[in-house]
Amino acid sequence: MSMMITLPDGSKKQFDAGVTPLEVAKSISQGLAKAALAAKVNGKVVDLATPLNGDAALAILTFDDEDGKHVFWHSSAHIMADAVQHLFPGTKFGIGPAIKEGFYYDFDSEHVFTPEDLLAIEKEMLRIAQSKAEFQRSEVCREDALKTFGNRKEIYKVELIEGLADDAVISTYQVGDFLDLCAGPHIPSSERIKAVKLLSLAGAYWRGSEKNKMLQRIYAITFPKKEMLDDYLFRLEEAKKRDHRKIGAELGLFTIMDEGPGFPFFLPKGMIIRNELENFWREEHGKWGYQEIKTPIMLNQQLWERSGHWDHYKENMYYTTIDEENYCIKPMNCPGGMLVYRTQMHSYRELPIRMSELGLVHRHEMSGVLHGLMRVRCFTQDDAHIFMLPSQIQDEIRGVVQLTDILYKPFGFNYWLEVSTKPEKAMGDDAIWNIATKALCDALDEMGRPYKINEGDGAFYGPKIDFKIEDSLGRIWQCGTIQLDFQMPEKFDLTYVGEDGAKHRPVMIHRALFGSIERFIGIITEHFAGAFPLWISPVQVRVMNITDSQKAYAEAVTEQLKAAGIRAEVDARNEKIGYKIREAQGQKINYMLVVGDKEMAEGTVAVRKRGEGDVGARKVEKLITDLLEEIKNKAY
RNA sequence: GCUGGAGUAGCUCAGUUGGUAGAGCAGCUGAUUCGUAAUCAGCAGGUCGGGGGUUCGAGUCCCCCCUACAGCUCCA
Repeated sequence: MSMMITLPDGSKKQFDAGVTPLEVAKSISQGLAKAALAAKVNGKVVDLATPLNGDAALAILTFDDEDGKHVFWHSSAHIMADAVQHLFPGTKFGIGPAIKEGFYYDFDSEHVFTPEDLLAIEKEMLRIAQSKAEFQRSEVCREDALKTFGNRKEIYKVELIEGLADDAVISTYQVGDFLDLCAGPHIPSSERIKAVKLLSLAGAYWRGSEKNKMLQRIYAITFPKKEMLDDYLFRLEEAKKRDHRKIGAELGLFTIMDEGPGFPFFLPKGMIIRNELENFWREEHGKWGYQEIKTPIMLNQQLWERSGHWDHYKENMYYTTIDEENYCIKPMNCPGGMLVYRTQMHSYRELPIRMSELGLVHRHEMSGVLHGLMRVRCFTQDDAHIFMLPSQIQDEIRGVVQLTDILYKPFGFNYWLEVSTKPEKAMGDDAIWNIATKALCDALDEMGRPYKINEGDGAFYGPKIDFKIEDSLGRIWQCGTIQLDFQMPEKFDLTYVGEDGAKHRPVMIHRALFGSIERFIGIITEHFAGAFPLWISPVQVRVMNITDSQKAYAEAVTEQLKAAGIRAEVDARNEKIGYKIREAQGQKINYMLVVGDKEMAEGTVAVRKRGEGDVGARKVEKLITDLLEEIKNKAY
């Protein structure tokens, strides 16, 4: 029996039935066979040792493919478990999956792992890797699986088996002395693992639930080449340098102190970025027909009971009592916005009404989740509530998505959209949720925008579209959000007078585009590694003289720049020019202007541009024109 | 909130078996007047995160808090 295999390059070739992907790879190239980690047969990832029966399209996975890496790291997790089993007998095993970069395994052990243990485990893993341990797959029936893992007191594995569907194929993999419940696939042999690094130790709840026992999770990464590990560690160090918490301190943007955990202080330079962002935001919102309002930071408890926040969000709210009446500090801006809408009667002719607010909200976040500016306890949402006719939903959502694109454009980062559906703890019935969710998806479909669905991740009052951005350490943050809200207009009995003279219920969108000004500043700080585009940069220009004799000229040039509205400062200290340059470079100042006798005589400045170095001398007037142009363009 | 390591000068860190708190950078003062990533010298700077305890004596050992960090869980 023979069959036709479509090879990775698209060509077809005949093979005998039962040939394995590894053998196919060898027939194409020994090099490929050597690098092969797993295979993809008709789109499904399998072991290299899987016999092929019948025609198939075959792809050989190496460490260059995402799927290949995934298999490699998943196999490495088994090796780590084997090592832990050797060093700490009696350890029970949770799960050990591959993640985006590396893998982890969750252990339940009497012994609390120490950093020294990690080194020992690392060593043992390398030993196992070098021993060329092979991965052996077996398929077993449910009873045998339960017996095998039950005898070993592997309570977590037993729980996993019990949770498998009735018709599931149950397979195990043996590598070294370690047997694991696992669907696979795996690399053929541990010898492909040449470099191992255990990265961190952390607690993690079994199955991610707070109610379950906390296991010890070890994060690690492995590579098929030693140099790849060095490269990875170098990249990790580089990423740490971009951390907005570090840059924020170095550049004097913001600070968070013990006196107010989670409540950031904005320093003068951070305030410049903030104000520039807000100016830009106001300008664009003005063009898109928004009217700005400001609602109080604290309103009485009754209001929050009415809005539903009291029932759904109480544990995250701060309260106080004034004149024996209970008040809540707002965790969201919507109820205030509803009250504003109700101050007047509205006609269908007025709709849509777009009401924006840079609203300061406070949320009692759990202490362990705080993270620089990305996750704080008080932040400013660039909020807006849009009240409209049901027939205007699509247009308004489209408008908001377009406005978001405009607001994100001057930063040039990658972002993607996700639609979140009804959560467990929600107000309103399924029917209304379905209509609302469909409206969001329809608007995006119509615009041809791709998006991912997050089941059950919506707000308690409605489904949403989120804009997600990744930070320097690969964490993903939600920035913009567009939430359709059919609940709030109901709760607050909002109405408009229709064409027919009767009262009708408006539909509402609740949206924030930067999301939180604080988080957005954190995101762009990391995105630019502190080297902000000119228009938003706290210090755009620093003028430095070479010797004291040009001090007056340097100061005069600085004043001239400032008068033109450019954020310029002078470094007229009695220091060497190299020293001044070094400092300005560290502060990521966009333009360094050096003035010596030559420039003073000519009425010019020697221009050194951040990232480009010396770009020659320029007349001060010409420079001002150029800078103003660059600021206006918001180039990055 | 939970788990794990951690907190010493503004910053980065050293501090032996418990015995008078140290360095570099930044800061201040002076000298130097210099052409594109660190000029030299001097001075000052700390209730060792906070509170208890053990001890003749605690940065160091024990207990309780607080905070930042990594992760889990939760979220803009």
